[in-house]
Amino acid sequence: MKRDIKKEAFREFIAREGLKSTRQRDIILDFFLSAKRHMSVEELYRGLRARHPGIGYATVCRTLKLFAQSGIAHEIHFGDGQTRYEHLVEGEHHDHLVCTVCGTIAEFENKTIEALQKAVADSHGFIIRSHRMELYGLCAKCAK
Amino acid sequence: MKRDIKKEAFREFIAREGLKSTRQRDIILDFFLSAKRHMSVEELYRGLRARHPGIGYATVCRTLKLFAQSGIAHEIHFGDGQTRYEHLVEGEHHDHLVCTVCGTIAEFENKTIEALQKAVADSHGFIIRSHRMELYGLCAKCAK
DNA sequence: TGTATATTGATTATCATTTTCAATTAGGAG
DNA sequence: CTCCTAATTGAAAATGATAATCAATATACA
Repeated sequence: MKRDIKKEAFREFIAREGLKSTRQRDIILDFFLSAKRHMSVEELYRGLRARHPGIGYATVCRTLKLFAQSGIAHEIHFGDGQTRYEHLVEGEHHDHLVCTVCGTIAEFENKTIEALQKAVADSHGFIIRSHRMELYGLCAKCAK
Repeated sequence: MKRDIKKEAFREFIAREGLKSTRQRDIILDFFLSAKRHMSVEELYRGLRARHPGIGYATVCRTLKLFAQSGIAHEIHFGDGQTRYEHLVEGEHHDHLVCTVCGTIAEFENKTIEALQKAVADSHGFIIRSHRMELYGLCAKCAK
């Protein structure tokens, strides 16, 4: 199960970096992996507080940063001043369709576009390390 | 000349919205249009202060927002916590190659990718209003 | 079990903007 | 040209999200 693979990956990261496994990190990781894909720090914090009132905002921020460092999650910024985190599925990359009306975020992947990005980069002598692509507009529901 | 077209467009916007034309707005617009394409608020402010010490940071921020509203400029966020503005060339869209080492930003445009984006959106029943695409990595210089 | 070190939560700081507000300025009416 | 009202300005304070600080606490290895 993917969830366990990520837990394992994070455990390895913790060990590799000489960090410690803590109750809070376990709780946050569990909640993060069971929640919807794109969560802002604020949403995560609120959700966690419901069951675990003792957890501090700073700890949530720090732990999410660790998830990103460990490779099991990814930071995303949609330009609204909120940092969001999404859990990554092993080496897979996807892009986003962001509805500007209801805020819904859909994902997509397109190998042809990625090949073209590579071609564009090559023509500039540029080496791609990562990319982001977001299409903003109206989702099917809001377009009606 | 493009610069004058934008000045004219901003003048019209000012009139249409019942706003006023001021010395500061003229100075900021001139500097903005003559500066390089992607400027952070901070860079703009510093550059302006060199010649016009009286201009306040708040005024620069406010005026740049007006440029964006009027359509002659566009806000961009690269996820580093700095808002950047670029002047738009009439309806033209372009994407960015961002060097994560030296910070250089190159532009590109690719009609094929845009057509594919449209196709992806269509398949989701999504209507695109705008998009952003950024490729992060090493520019030709830094890759050596 | 002891102990050095990482982690935590609360609080404070930071950083880039935004807002506030009194003083100033623009620009239409007269 | 002069008044007058509303928009604008600059300085300072406020905001909002995240990051750093620090004393208290928890973890993991010897």
